[in-house]
Amino acid sequence: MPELPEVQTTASKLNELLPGLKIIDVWSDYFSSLYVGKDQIKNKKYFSDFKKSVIGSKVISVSRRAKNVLIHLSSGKTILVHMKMTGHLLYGSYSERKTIKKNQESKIPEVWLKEKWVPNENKESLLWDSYNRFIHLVFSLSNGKSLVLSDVRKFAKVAIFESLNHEESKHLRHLGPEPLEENFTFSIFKGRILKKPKGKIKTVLMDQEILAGVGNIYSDEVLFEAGIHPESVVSKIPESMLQDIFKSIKILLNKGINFRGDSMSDYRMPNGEKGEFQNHHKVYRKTGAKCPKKNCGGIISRIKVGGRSGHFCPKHQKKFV
DNA sequence: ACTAGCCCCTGGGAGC
DNA sequence: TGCTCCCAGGGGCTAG
Repeated sequence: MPELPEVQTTASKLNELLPGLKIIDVWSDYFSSLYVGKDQIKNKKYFSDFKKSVIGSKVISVSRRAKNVLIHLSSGKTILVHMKMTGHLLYGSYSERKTIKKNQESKIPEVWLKEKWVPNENKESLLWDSYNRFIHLVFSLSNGKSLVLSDVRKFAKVAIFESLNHEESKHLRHLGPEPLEENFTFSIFKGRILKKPKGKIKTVLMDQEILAGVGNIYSDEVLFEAGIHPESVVSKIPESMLQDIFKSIKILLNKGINFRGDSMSDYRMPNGEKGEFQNHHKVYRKTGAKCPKKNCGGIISRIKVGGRSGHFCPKHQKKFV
């Protein structure tokens, strides 16, 4: 699931590929994930407003805020993409095949990949076969290539709004500070999480209003590294341990970026390749495995924390309640 | 103001 | 092989 490192990897790559290109057409088969300003698109009629507001604009740059990719356009508008659980942005040579397969009821045009980017060995690249039926949004670009949104579960959200006040837009204004910014100091971190003194640390770390960009995978890995039980109550955690959490957040988010994201689930880079952070998990989805901490000997457990599954070592991760 | 739980959605895996 | 059931979980929302 795309968290800060995955979204950063995507945004950085797109910022190398897209600037200067003009959007010449837009196609979608799933309008309810699209927004113009704060309004959700309900049908095809409103989709034409969505198209009109981007067609003809050039991409100026691509950046990231929290788990959102922001595509800044020459028209003064910004396209925001939140990939949620299974979404990811791909860039390449796509074309639309208007014909409908036999026995296929859907009128949706199939969008398929002309180039095979990823060899389809051992079935791993289900989504990257010769045709990708999970593409729900296509921006056709002036160089003949496309930027597309692939999303199995259709949770992703795409919004278009005026860049001028994008920090104030309803999609971004509630977000907490960026943990990788240099001015994000320990005292700021402490101030942020103590806004939820009674909260469980894992839940608070994942709260985007408290801190932007941390999700389930990185919160598990951070708390493992810091040696804190995910259900520890924020106000009961000693200052020195908060320091450890603070340091681990920076280390693990940077590690995720260095491995170009986590492709355990559906996330892919814009060229369709996988990131590698999933090969370096210590606890996430490691239930039943031996704790990788030296001489610990604990067995990784899974519990529900705030409705999410949390993975941790019950032996060395201390619980403060 | 808080939290627990539902909802959106569909592929994958387990069990029978 | 194929059916049913459960699970994955970000974030918006509502009910308590």
